[in-house]
Amino acid sequence: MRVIDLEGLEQQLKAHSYKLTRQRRAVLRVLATTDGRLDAARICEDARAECPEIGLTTVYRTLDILADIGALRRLHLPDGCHSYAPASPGHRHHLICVGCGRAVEFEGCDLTALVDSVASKTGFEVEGHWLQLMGRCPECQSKRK
Amino acid sequence: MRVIDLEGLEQQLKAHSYKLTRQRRAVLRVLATTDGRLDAARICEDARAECPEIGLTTVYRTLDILADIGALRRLHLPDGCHSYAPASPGHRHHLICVGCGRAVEFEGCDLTALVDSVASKTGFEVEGHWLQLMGRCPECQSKRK
DNA sequence: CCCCTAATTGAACATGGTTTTCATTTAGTA
DNA sequence: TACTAAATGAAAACCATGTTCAATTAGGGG
Ligand SMILES: [Mn+2]
Ligand SMILES: [Mn+2]
Ligand SMILES: [Zn+2]
Ligand SMILES: [Zn+2]
Repeated sequence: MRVIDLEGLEQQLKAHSYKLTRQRRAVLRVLATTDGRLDAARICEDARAECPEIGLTTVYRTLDILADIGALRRLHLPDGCHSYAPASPGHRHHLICVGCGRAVEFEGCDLTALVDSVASKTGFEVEGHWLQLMGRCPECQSKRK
Repeated sequence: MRVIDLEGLEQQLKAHSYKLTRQRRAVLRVLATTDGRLDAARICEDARAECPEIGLTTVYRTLDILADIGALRRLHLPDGCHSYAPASPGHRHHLICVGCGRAVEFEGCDLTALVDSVASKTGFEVEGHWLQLMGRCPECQSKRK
């Protein structure tokens, strides 16, 4: 299980002058110790291990804040729902395992050629992009045989 | 306004042995004559011009079918909602105007280098990808000044 | 260390998009 | 034209997410 920098996350919250509540700590810990994508309901459920009285409302509010300050990336699932994965700073995307939901970040998407070509063909000004790779993680590959 | 091949769409439905109902015809006509993305409610509203008794339920069912047979692409908006745009056969993606919602298709995404690099770094087997460009269409660019 | 207050919280309720149910209608075939 | 499986629509259910508001609490100032 990957463990990302829990203290770093807490510092980020403080740096943006958000209070460090038990509820937020619990959510942070869940995010810091997962190696998959999680949806809000699952995060809430897991967070209750540390903070039993936390409500879904607070989970959503915390996720919003974390996405705002860039500590979290919202992933878009084919069915339209969201899940969340911790995000390193900078421009990254996620590769998601269709078997188990594990999500890993990658960087180095170079779409400039594609973007330039599309822009000149369509007259659009391209402002951003949205990219996700779907695949199968090593564990899920071996399970298959 | 772009007009895509209405008869072709009807043939596709028949080829998959779906019945050609007045409701489905109405939805097809709406899709065939739009130049933007449309959400289900809007499609229903427009379809009532030709088939006043059509219900939202049927619109959703028809959209599902069309997405299944590849005649339609489901677009995912940043807020989590869906809209739909006609899809040419083959591997394409959409470029969406964040101003007015107009959507245009493009092809020729070449992600092989990126995919190979990510696959070898992570051990994942990459099975597919999901790409959308966001930008501003020519009309919306001039409106801005 | 304790106050104070603005920030935060959670239960209940509201919302909006989508799906399910089920009795009725209809397209396409024989 | 008669038949039947497929398709339909109104209503209700569902589910993720947002809003409200009275009660609680984190954390800076005294
Ligand atoms: Mn990128
Ligand atoms: Mn592609
Ligand atoms: Zn996996
Ligand atoms: Zn536009």
